[in-house]
Amino acid sequence: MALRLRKSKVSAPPGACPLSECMAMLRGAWAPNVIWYLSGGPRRFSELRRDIPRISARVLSARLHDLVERGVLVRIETDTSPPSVEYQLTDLGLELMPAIEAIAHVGAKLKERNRFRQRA
Amino acid sequence: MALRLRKSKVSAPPGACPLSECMAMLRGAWAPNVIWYLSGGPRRFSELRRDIPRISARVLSARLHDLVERGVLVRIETDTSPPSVEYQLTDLGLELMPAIEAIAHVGAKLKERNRFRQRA
DNA sequence: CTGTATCCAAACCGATACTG
DNA sequence: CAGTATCGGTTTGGATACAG
Repeated sequence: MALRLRKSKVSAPPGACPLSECMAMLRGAWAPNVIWYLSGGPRRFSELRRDIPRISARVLSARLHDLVERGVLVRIETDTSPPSVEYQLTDLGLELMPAIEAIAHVGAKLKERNRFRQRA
Repeated sequence: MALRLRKSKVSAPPGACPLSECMAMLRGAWAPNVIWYLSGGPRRFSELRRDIPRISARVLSARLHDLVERGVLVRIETDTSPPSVEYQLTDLGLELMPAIEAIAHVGAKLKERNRFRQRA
C-alpha cells in the first residue's frame, strides 16, 4: 500500500483516449471560459467575475487553483500599493489556445445556425 | 412514480460566454471521445464500447441519447437480418469536428511535452 | 479586493444485474 | 447485440455568508 496520494483525481481516464490529455485541462464547465478571457492578457479575480457573470466565487477560485496547479496559469501578486493579484496564461496555457479558439469558432457557428433555424 | 426524467438541464449558461454553445455539446468526460470515434464513420454500440474501454454501458447510452437529442448524432436502425443499429455524425456533428480535432492535436502536443519533460 | 467556509443540489460516473 | 434498471459514490456547481 505504498501508493502515493494523487492530488488531482482525473475523472477522465489518462491516456485512454486521444482527447483526454487536453480535456483534463478544460475540466468543468468554466475552465475554457477562464482561459478564453485570459487570452486577452492578464486579468484580476474581480474582472473575471465580471467577464463570466454566472460563475460563483467559489468555483472561479477552484478553477483558478486547478489551472495554476496544472501549469496553465500563473498567479502574479504585484507588491504595489494597493497590492493586486493577476492571473496570466503560461506557455502551456497558450498551447491550449488553438483548441479554445476552435471551440469558440464552432460555438459562433452554432449560434448563427440557431438563429437561422429559428427564423425558418 | 409518473416522474419523467428531465431530458436536459444545461448547467452551463446558454449564450452567456462565447464557448458555451459548443461546450454544451461536449458535456461530460466522454462525449468528445464518442464524437471522435464516430468521425471515422458510423459505428455500433458495441464497437464504441471497445473503442472507449473504460466507459460503462450506462454512460455510453446516456451520452448517445444526449447527443442524438442535441442533433449531433443520428441513430440508424438498419432493418436487415440481423437488424443492426449504428450511430452516425450529423451535419451538426461534423461542424464540431474542428474543435474536436484541435483538442486532440493539443492533447498530442501535451503528451510529447510530458515525455520531453520527464526525460529532462 | 481576493478569496474561503458551509451547505446543498445537480450532473456525472462505474459496477452489476437484467431485458428483449 | 443493444441497451435499461438500480445503486452508490464522486465531481461540479450555485448561494450565501464571512475573512484578511
